Amino acid sequence: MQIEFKIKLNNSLFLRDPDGTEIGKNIIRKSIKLISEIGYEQFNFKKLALEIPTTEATVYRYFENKHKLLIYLIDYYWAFIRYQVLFNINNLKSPADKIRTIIDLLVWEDNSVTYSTDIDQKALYYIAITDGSKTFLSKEVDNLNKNQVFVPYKELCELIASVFKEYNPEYKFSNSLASTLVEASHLQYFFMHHLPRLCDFADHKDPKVLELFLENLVFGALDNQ
Amino acid sequence: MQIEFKIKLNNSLFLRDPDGTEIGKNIIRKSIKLISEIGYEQFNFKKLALEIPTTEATVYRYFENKHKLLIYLIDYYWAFIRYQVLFNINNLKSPADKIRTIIDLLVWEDNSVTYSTDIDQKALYYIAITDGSKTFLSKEVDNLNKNQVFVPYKELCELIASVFKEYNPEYKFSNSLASTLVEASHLQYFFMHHLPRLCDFADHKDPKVLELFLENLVFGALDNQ
DNA sequence: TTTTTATGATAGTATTACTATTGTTTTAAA
DNA sequence: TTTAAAACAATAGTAATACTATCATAAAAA
Repeated sequence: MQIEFKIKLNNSLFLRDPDGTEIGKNIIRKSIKLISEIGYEQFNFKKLALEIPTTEATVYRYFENKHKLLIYLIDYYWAFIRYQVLFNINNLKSPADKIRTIIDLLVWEDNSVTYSTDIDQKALYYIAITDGSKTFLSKEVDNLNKNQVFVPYKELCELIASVFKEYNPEYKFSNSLASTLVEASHLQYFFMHHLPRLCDFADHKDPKVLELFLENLVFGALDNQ
Repeated sequence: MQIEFKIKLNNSLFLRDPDGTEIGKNIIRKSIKLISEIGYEQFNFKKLALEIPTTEATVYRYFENKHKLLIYLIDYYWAFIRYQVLFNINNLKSPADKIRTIIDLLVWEDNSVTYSTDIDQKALYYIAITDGSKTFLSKEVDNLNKNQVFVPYKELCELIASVFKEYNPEYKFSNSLASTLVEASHLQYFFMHHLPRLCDFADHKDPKVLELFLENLVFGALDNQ
């Protein structure tokens, strides 16, 4: 089955909508490729233009700077995950099953379903892990936030928090637990591959064990109060 | 009571030991001041030299680049927190009390004990929150890790994990729970002040409520298995 | 068919992230 | 006490980054 998937992102992120033109789509596609290959710090618009290929000036007509482009990619990522969550918990009755499904979707496995977007989902997942938090961890955060650029992330967390509330209406920290779950799913995956002493999954590097940890964490918190 | 506190950090982080000279100590002091004021991205060695005051060239004789300097600061921070944890859980019998003490030390409160180092502890805490994860979230991570630069962070997590093991020897994810706790303590504090919809502490911005969340999270996980 | 818009090609600027050199001061060893 | 070594200031310079500006051309819309 091929599912069409379109997201409209906050237009304060770009000068020209990259989704409207072929060259714009290439900026997105190739920036995902390049950032996942060389890392966000080494990435710049000159290298991107070379890769597309186009000119640096053209890239600057779409995005003010590489930070805005990164936020665009990460927003897309969160919106996409949220879509998958909505789609997959839709027909589930039990909140516990919904939670397990959410955790399964948050952690990449090589048999993960990919959709017919022209975007390299796995590369984008790696960027989200390594660079996602850089979108907001800066002095710019309050200004960016005024422009609503973190809405996709918030909406995903809200959705997850609402499932937590469904599971246990008495639980007082649904939002914090949701953002902690989302962040931990990324960070523990990163640790599993790069800083194994900070986690307990180094031996087999099995995402399923990471999921077990997260399930224990979430249900432990929700059942504890 | 005034407690003297000295830490020797990994010498692959610097070219000349900043702890050995007055100008070196100023590099540390003033970089903490500057980074906490203008943010890591806007910070550079030219501005730092101006602040000290010294020349840019002199700063480069101590640190290769600003990323290494950041790691130095963050390593110092983790070593310092670990020292505080060791000191404060030393005379506690109950593992549960130790855990509550650890969580209390991880979350900044304005009545937090500060030590007679010449370092602005609160400014360093803010840098650790906003920039701490930038030390390892890059393509450089594996090379840096080979040089042992993340040891202070690992040692803190190991210490915390050992307390978890003491509390519940059956628990399988002590390391992951430790790193998740440490990261969540920072991130939820950041959300409390900048992205309130991602947490549940926005109303009163009370660190004590954040501590409650973390305690529930940790004991929930540890009691669940 | 004319006008608008997007892109390519090119050039240029300010800032960043360094490296190199040389003379002077401070510190340490002889 | 003298001498040598190390540290620092002052200055200059380079390569890369992060943009901005201009103008010609091609494609699309009116």
